Amino acid sequence: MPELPEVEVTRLSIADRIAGALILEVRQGKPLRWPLQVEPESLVGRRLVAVRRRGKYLLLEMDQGLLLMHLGMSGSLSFAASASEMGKHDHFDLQTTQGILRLNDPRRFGAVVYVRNEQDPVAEKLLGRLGMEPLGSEFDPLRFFQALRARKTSIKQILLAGDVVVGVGNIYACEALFLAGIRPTVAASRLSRRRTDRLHHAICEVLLRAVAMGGSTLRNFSNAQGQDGHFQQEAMVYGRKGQDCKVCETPVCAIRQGQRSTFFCPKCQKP
DNA sequence: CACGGATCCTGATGGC
DNA sequence: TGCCATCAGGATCCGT
Repeated sequence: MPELPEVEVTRLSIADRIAGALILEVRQGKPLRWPLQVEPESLVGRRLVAVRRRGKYLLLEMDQGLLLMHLGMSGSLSFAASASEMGKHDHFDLQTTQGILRLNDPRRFGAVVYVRNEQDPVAEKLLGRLGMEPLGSEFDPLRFFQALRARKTSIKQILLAGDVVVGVGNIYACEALFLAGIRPTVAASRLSRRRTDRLHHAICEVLLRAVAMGGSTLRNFSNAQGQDGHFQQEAMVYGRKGQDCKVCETPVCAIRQGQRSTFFCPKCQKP
C-alpha cells in the first residue's frame, strides 16, 4: 500500500503520539526483511523524539539512535489498544508510555532497522542511493531533466527505481505519466526538456494531491487512526485496464515493465 | 556499469 | 467447495 503519500500520511498520523514517548518494551513477531541490528531490550528506556521521512522510509528519532522503518508492499503502522495481543501479521511492537506503536505487515517486505545515526554504514546502505525528495526544494525541473538525460531505461522504470526521485511507486508513476502525456515506455534520455518539465510538475501535483486526500485505497489503506484514503477513486489509468480513458474514451492499456503492471492511455500518452 | 530478471512472503481473486 | 494460476502499493541482488 505505501508509496510516498501513504508513508507521509502515516507519519503525520503518528507524529503527535510519538513525541516524548518512553519505550517500555519491544516485541517482535516473525522476521521482517532485514534484522533489527540491535537487541530489542537495549531500546527499552529510550525516548522517541520525532518522526521524519526520507523517500518511503520513516525515521524514528530517539534521544539516542534512530529506527528506520519501511512498510514494504503491505505494511501499516498504527497505535494499538493497550494490552492487546500481537496478531498473526503484527511483527514489531513498540510499547511506550503513549501507547503501542505497531507494525502490521502480512507480506513482510517491510523492515525496522536500528542505526546510531544517518552516517551509520547500515543507514548509508539503505538511504545512500536515494534520489531527490519530490516534495523538497532540491527537486527542480533542471536537475530532473539532467538526471534523466543520462538514463536510457524507460521513464516508468526510472521513476520506480528511486535513484533519481524517491517515493514514486507503481500507482503514482502511472498517474504522473498520464498527467504529463508521456508513454511509460519512452527512454528517459529521449524526453525533451519541455516534457520533463511537464512530468516534474505532474509528479509534484499527483503526490501532493494524494497526501491531501489521505493516500490511496487499493485494497484498504488506512492511516494510523484507521481512516481510509480516497485517492484510488481518482485514478485516471491505474487499475483501469480496458476501461475508457476519462479524457478521450480510448480503452486503457496494460503492459508489464520489470515485472510490474503499467497502465496508460495509448492516445493521450505519446511515445 | 547499466540493465533485466528472479526473489523474498502472504493473501485475494478468478477460472475451471 | 477445492485447486491452481495469477496478481499485488517495494527494493535488493545477481548475472550478463
